[in-house]
This record gives sequence, C-alpha cells and structure tokens, in this order.
Amino acid sequence: MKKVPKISEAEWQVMKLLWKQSPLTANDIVETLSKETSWKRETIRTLINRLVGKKALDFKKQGRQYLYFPLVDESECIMEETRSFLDRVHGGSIEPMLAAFVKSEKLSPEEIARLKQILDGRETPNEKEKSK
Amino acid sequence: MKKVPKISEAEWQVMKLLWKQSPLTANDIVETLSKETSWKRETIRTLINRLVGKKALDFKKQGRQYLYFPLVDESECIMEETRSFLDRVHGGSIEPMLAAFVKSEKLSPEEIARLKQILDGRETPNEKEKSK
DNA sequence: ACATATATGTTACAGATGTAACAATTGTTA
DNA sequence: TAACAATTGTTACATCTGTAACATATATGT
Repeated sequence: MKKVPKISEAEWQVMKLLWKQSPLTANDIVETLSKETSWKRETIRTLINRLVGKKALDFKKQGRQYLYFPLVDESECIMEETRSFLDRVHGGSIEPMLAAFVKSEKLSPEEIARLKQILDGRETPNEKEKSK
Repeated sequence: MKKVPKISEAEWQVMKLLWKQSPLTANDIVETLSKETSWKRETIRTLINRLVGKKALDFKKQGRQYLYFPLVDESECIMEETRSFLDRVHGGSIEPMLAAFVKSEKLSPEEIARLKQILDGRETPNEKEKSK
C-alpha cells in the first residue's frame, strides 16, 4: 500500500480542489482559492509547490503553464486522516466520535435517517437531480 | 465561549491522561506515558510545560512537586478537533465521514447496532462489567 | 550542614507550516 | 527586437512540533 504523504491543513484545500477537478493551472487554483480564503497568490503557489515536493501533486507542462493534478487518491487520504483523528481524539474508535457529535450538534431527524442509511450500507440517495 | 487552545497530536496524549484522572504529578504522567509511547522523560515534561504555556493545563504546588490538572474541558476540545477535522477532510459534514468510514472499515453488525443506538440518542449501554 | 537524589526550569535544534516577497524566465505585443 | 506581462523558481522568516539535553533549586538522609 502506497504511503500517502502527510497533507497539512492549508494544503488540504488545494488537494480538495484538485480532486474535484483536474488538471488545473496554478492560476485556476489561485483564482478559486482566493475566493475561499484570504491567501495571497504567492502563498497558494507555495502550497502547490510543497504538495508537488511531497508527491501529492504532479504537473505536466502545457506551453508556458503547468497543469497540476493529484498523485494520491482522495479516499486514501481521507481514511488516513480519519484514522489519525480517531486515534488522537477518540481513542481510535468511531463510537465516541459519533456520540460526541450527536450530543453537541443537534442533528435533524432527516440527517439521522440518512446516517442510518449509510450505516446500512445503502449509499445515501440524495443528489436528487444531479445538477451536471 | 472560551477559546480552547490548539493541542498538538503529542499533547493530546497528555491531555487524555489528565482528563481521565487528575491532578497528577509530572512523574505520574511520565510513568504512564512511558508505557504507551517511546518518549523520554524530558520529552514528556516539555509537552506538559507547553500545555501549561497554552493554558490547557495548570498546576498547584504540593511541596516540591507540582500537581497538574486540565484547565480546558475535554468535550470542548473534542468538538473543536472534530469540527476542524470535518471541515478539512469532509467538507464540514459528518455524512461523508461516516460513509467513508463504513466503506473502508468493515464494521460488525454489533457495531452498526451500537452506532444506530447512538444516533437515536440512547447512550450506548456497553461497559458490561466495568473492569475498573 | 553537606551530599545526593529528585523536581522543575532553560535552552536547543531540525523539520513542518503559514504566509509571503523577490528573482528569473519566457511568451506576447508594439 | 525590446519592453512588458505572465509564469514559475528561489529564498525568507516566525511559529509550532517532536524530541531532547543540560542547568538549577530543593527536600532528605546522615
């Protein structure tokens, strides 16, 4: 199993974007993230470069520009983070996590229902009209 | 609402211990964590001191020794981490988190059942014979 | 009272992170 | 082709983290 690199908090936002759609130019990334964050263009470029250094991203040249794309799998990274999170905060088990969450955030009956469906292995069938 | 300080991965282990029982002397903490980790005594003391610096812990002198105890609430810290984790990894919502978890870790029917109970607000009544 | 053991305090140091500025290269336009 | 604009590359720097070593103060036994 390929070890996924450790992705920092800020870097996650870059990865999230690239996982949603790729490849993207640095400018695409800067433009999108500028709306969601207060990061300067150069900051975002640093994040991109670090991710390339970590082999989380790679790029191919397209003329003067670079097209960036993920090298690591989103699900894998998510599970890695999830494991680390559960170990650190909830003693490694998901139960206390869910219990804490249910207690502190008031979930609506609909949410509860969807979560139960997920537990049953039935993928949540929302996405009513898949917009695209 | 009191802002809880940011607790690092390693520091969490110290906090977990103090939340379980406190106050404890530095030595108590060192002794316990030495069993669970490979940290040197001095490393553990550094963690303790940093937590004091962050106002996550405080201590009262007891003769030559210090008795450490938490200043921040466990539930609050847990929710803080949980929020940060969900935001970073799962777009802020718990559903994809649970879905990813269910998919990747094979949960036993018993676990599923307990999770559902949790969702229903019924605290999981395990702890059969509290081994103490 | 002094040596010793034990507790706490101070300092270190490399790598990761957040947050950028400044420099170099190259395509484009007048 | 010279100047400019757009892209990428290099360097910076303060904090935070992981991981300790070394120094100092103090209780205790003799």
